[in-house]
Amino acid sequence: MSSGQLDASAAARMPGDDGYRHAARGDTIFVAGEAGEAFRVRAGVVRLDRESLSGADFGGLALAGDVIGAETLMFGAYTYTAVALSPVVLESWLALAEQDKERKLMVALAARERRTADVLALRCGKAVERIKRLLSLLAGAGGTSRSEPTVTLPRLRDIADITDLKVETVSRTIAQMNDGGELAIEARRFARLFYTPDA
Amino acid sequence: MSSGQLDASAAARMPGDDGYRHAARGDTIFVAGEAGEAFRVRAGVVRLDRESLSGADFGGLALAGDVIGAETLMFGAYTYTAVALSPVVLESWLALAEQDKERKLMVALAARERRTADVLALRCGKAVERIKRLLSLLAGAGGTSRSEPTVTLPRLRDIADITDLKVETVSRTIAQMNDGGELAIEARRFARLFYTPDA
DNA sequence: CGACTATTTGACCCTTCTCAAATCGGGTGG
DNA sequence: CCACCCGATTTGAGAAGGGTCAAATAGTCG
Repeated sequence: MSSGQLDASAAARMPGDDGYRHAARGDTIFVAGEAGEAFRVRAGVVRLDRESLSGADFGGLALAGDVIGAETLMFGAYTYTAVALSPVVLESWLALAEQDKERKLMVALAARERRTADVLALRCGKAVERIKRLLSLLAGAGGTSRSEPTVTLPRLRDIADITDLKVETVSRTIAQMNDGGELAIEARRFARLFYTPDA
Repeated sequence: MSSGQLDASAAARMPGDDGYRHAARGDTIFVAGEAGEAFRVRAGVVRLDRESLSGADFGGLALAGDVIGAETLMFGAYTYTAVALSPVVLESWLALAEQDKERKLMVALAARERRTADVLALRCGKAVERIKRLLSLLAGAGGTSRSEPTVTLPRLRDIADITDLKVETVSRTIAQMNDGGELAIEARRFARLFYTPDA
């Protein structure tokens, strides 16, 4: 519906020079109902949404290493809609007749269980805690290096959907954290984190 | 730690006369860290917990048809602790050298993605909505028949953990629903639901 | 530049959390 | 069979944290 979706269809589907598919923050990677292949996330963060009566509601996150769109192998169509929350790099997963298929499926299954718990934890506790946990998660997966406490901030709207808070609350909370020195916003879309992952 | 765990070790490990393993409400099915096999839930509801520094926190639900403990195939040990929230019936899953392994793995993967979204929805919105959604989910999976709006109520503590509410709030909310005629509690542990699944 | 969308901020209300205590239920040891 | 213990459930009163509604600002894309 937004212009982002159209850009996405172009950007997300076109393999880059390196052979991987790239998607920018906000791009739609694939839409529920359409056919396509499964991907493995090499970098970035992807938001998965389940289409429901009243629009789409948040149904999970995929970080580096996770597999998305595996349902198409079963149903021939995506069950979820995937949107990039930060610059994303994707590679094909399980192209037909691949080696080690069973092992890959098991790895994907185990990863998804872990991720479920991660995402559930993002809806636990008070606003500050939820947002801290989310940013830590994003930093751990989306950062340039594992020790770099920097995050590409998703839109407040996305943060709100993921944590089940309201946009206004997210805005206020992040401002508070910024004032309190727990985090520093740079260039309006990047944040440097100054707290420990589990605090 | 409670007596339930010991009973569980006995009850959950011992295949019944029908060849399936049974676990009663409250029984621990398996514990994180120990070795064992994977199961498919035939009936009932299982709570999965991830062990963390401060005890265990809720990490997912498994309903009829779902697979639990698939991690042992990868890591040789359970990553989660599984507890029965209602009477549960389990069957072995993927015993070595089984047919159709790939397909089963795919089915399990797809099921888990769906379940992730289900569980996330249980932490959305106000107390009444969360509890309604949870009971509907349990009724759909744990009921004797799909049209039977009856649920075995988990302990308030479990409901609270799953929905991220406090026990007191759960107690008050259920009482309210009972008074309001949205639900009728029978025999202290069963509830008959009078609302539509998505309301 | 102009239309739109995203982000901030303020004021005020409502829901849920907290703390405290009383009850209820189940199971146990006499 | 009964008194007692301990965890589970209820209830109350008051405080906090978020949600709401309204509006002003700041970005973005044509």
